[in-house]
Amino acid sequence: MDKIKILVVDDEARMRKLVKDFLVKKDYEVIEAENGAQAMDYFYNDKEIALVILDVMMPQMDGWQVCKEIRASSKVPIIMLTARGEERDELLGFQLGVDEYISKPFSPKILVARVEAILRRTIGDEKQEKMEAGGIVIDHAAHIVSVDGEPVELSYKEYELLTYFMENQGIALSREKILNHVWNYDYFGDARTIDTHVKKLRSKLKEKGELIRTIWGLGYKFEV
Amino acid sequence: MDKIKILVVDDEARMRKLVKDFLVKKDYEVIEAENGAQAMDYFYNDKEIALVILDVMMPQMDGWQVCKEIRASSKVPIIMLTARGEERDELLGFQLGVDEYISKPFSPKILVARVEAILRRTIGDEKQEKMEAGGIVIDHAAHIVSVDGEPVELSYKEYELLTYFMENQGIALSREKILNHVWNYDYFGDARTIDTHVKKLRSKLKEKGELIRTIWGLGYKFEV
DNA sequence: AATGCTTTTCAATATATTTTAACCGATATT
DNA sequence: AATATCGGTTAAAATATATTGAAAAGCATT
Repeated sequence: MDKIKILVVDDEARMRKLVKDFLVKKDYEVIEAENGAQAMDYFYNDKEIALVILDVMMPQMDGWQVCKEIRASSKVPIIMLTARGEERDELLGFQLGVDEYISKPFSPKILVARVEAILRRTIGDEKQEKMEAGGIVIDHAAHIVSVDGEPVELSYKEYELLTYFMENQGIALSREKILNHVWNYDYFGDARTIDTHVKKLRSKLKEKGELIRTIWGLGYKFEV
Repeated sequence: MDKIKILVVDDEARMRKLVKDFLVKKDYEVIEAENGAQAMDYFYNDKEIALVILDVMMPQMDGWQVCKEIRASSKVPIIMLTARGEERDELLGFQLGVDEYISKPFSPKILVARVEAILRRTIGDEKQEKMEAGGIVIDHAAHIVSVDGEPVELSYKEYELLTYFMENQGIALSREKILNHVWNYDYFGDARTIDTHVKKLRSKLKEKGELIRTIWGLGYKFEV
């Protein structure tokens, strides 16, 4: 099993090193970024980041902004490093979906305890490398889908949609839920869009398309 | 819908009132306890407490101990009120499964923001995934109803109606009440509509349809 | 700018569900 | 026992929802 990756974003190299040292000792893999842009860069290129530790006070793009950008596309847990817990900041943070705060100066024990607490909460959400159900195989590493051994070409959205279905086997999914997960949270387009994608997906999956069931008045469900 | 219940445990009446006032303003129901024993008492007698706010510093049984006792039987979220964030305390707290800290003095905004953040995280876990009564099982996640193990196909309204019946076992439900809950509150259609749905539901449930009893001059009642 | 691809929107059609209305039988009241 | 009220049943009408195909919009590549 690979090490769990944690992204640390802080403009001060000293602080990054401090955090990194504690975490590395606990056998995490730490990726450093010294500003928001770099952080977003790492974040987009490495989908496997399990946790982000973010300094609030940074030049140019501050922690809130980075947080906001990350939240636009991901629910990865975020810990904020603050100099002094100001009321305004905390409130804003909770609205942005910050999971935890640590105020500087902090002790190594607190840092590690909080990181582990959060990871304990979110672990299990981790993606499997391969998924299989009813003859449909998704290989996330290779980004390939096959039905009964035959490879199937799917578009980006179709792939994401199928993944979401298979992650939630046997669970009834409303259109709203699907929109929120497969599309961005701020997407407010037509829910009928889903129908179209389901239709295409079904036709590409051939007979196996029937595994995507319609739940009248609610949405869809994937079931073997 | 009932209000969400929050248990506030603090030996100082002034502090309890302060917290209560803010929360009541936000439409929560607040239950006060002035010591650990009383808290546990309330806790055992009222299974519907959604969140506990706990002062660390209390005579006799301190917050940590109360926390420990609660954790022995429940995973209800706990917020700790601390005088000054000491390292030792925080670490201990995370091990005990404390969800959040608020250090005194705190602002109302922070209190409310954290309460709402936590409830947002944990709510939804609360609603029952499965319901059972007299051999009828409703699996809300899968949106499946089965009678004695045999799956039964229900339409949207039939499903809702059955859910409402099973949520209110043994309680006589007037047609008006059913209309208000299963249909929209502003729906003013024919009450015969219900009869029709009940009829279909009964026939689909086969012998178990008898569990939906007619109460002449009043409405219906679901009873095992 | 043109191309080819994916995604989204739209509108017509098909399908399923819900409601209504009419009738009949059951129950309570007088 | 007569009568008025209420509940059950049924089928047809009305409504809501899903599917489909095609067209439009968006996007990246050339």
